[in-house]
Amino acid sequence: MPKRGYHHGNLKRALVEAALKLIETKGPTGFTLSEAAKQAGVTPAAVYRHFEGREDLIAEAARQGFEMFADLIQYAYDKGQPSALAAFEATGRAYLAFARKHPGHYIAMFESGISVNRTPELAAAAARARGVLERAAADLSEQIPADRRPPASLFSAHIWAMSHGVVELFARGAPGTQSPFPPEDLLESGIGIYLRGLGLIPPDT
Amino acid sequence: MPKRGYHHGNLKRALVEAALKLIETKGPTGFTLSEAAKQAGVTPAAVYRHFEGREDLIAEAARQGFEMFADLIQYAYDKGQPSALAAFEATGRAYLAFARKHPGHYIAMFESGISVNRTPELAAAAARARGVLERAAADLSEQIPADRRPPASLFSAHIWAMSHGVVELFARGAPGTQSPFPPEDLLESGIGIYLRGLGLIPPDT
DNA sequence: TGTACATCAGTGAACGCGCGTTCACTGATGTAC
DNA sequence: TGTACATCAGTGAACGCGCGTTCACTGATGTAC
Repeated sequence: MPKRGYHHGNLKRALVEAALKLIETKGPTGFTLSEAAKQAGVTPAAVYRHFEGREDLIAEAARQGFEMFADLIQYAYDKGQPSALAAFEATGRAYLAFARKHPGHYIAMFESGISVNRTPELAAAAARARGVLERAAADLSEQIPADRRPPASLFSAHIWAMSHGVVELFARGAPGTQSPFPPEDLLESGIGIYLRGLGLIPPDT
Repeated sequence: MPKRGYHHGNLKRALVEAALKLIETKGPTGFTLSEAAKQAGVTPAAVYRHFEGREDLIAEAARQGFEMFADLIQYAYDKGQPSALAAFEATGRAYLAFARKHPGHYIAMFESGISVNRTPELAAAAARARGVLERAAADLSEQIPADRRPPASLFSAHIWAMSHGVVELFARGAPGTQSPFPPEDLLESGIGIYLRGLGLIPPDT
């Protein structure tokens, strides 16, 4: 990354990237505006040309995360079609893959303590992500007889909760709970059992 | 809480309590040793008579959390006996109740970023908690034919992940994801479907 | 019961640090004519 | 093409702040005789 004189060129992007790296390595606590500026080769004051402050920078990182997340989930779901079941399982794998490949984003989104309602843009991105998950759940649950079909939002909340739990507890070193199983297997088997419980997978497979 | 002169009486306890309240209200980031000391009516330096430093204080809070947690889970499990199923469901409810009633402890345990291996005492307490959960899973899974029975540690990891996910995503205001369902119902229905998937609950109930 | 002394549990001042933020500034770039 | 000027995107110095931690100290308590 060649420094090119007085003007940086694309400082905003560089700052978000630096923030993501810092959040990833030091946690949301360890992230400081000053260090992000330093890593981008710039004075802390320069940050204020592009962001309102520290929190705003984190919010932007989270926003980008939700956008990527929604895109990835959507893509995985589409690719798994026309089988709703296969599509759904691809979605689950995509969830974990995202958390793994973009830990900075994931932490900014879920662990940084910033409210999703901090900015309209962030709220919109988060809502879109939730929407994609819910639609996947709704599609799949149509295969359940209507009288025994749980609400799609309940269904997707279950899956989301399990996915997030696996990420937090077993995909990071977090509580020293080094997993006895690879997180991917853990999540896949968990979702499999759950879907069987819904009657979406034959019981004796 | 009457201040009684030069000596505090039970400063260690008071500091942990202050820390818990601060962690609960301001998050693990917002917690500072200095303010905990202030809330306990004491100079920051006094903290060092009882703890090695800031991190050590958080670790002690987490340790107490794991001890309480293990006790509560164990108690709920015992109380649900002799029906392994009822006992297991009581355990799930106890999980959520703990997170709800002791948010400071819960955060210190899972969100403060301190390693469970920081001190032997903390590691032991965490291991005990995990052990209790695993035993509950093992007991219950004995009702599954041996050839289709998943390892107890896998089983309990699934339940733990879903419970933790529900707490993080829906039981707190965290990602603005205000839940469409009460967390208790969400978790109970999720575990219900999962157990059905394992064949532990008849499919058409 | 009284006294000397050791130990314990606090104080308070001081430290160096890095933080987020502000401000007046200036160098670089773009545009109108 | 050249020049004047507005705008943009950075600097760098300064700020006040609260932090965690250390240190020599001292008041309170407990114990031995």
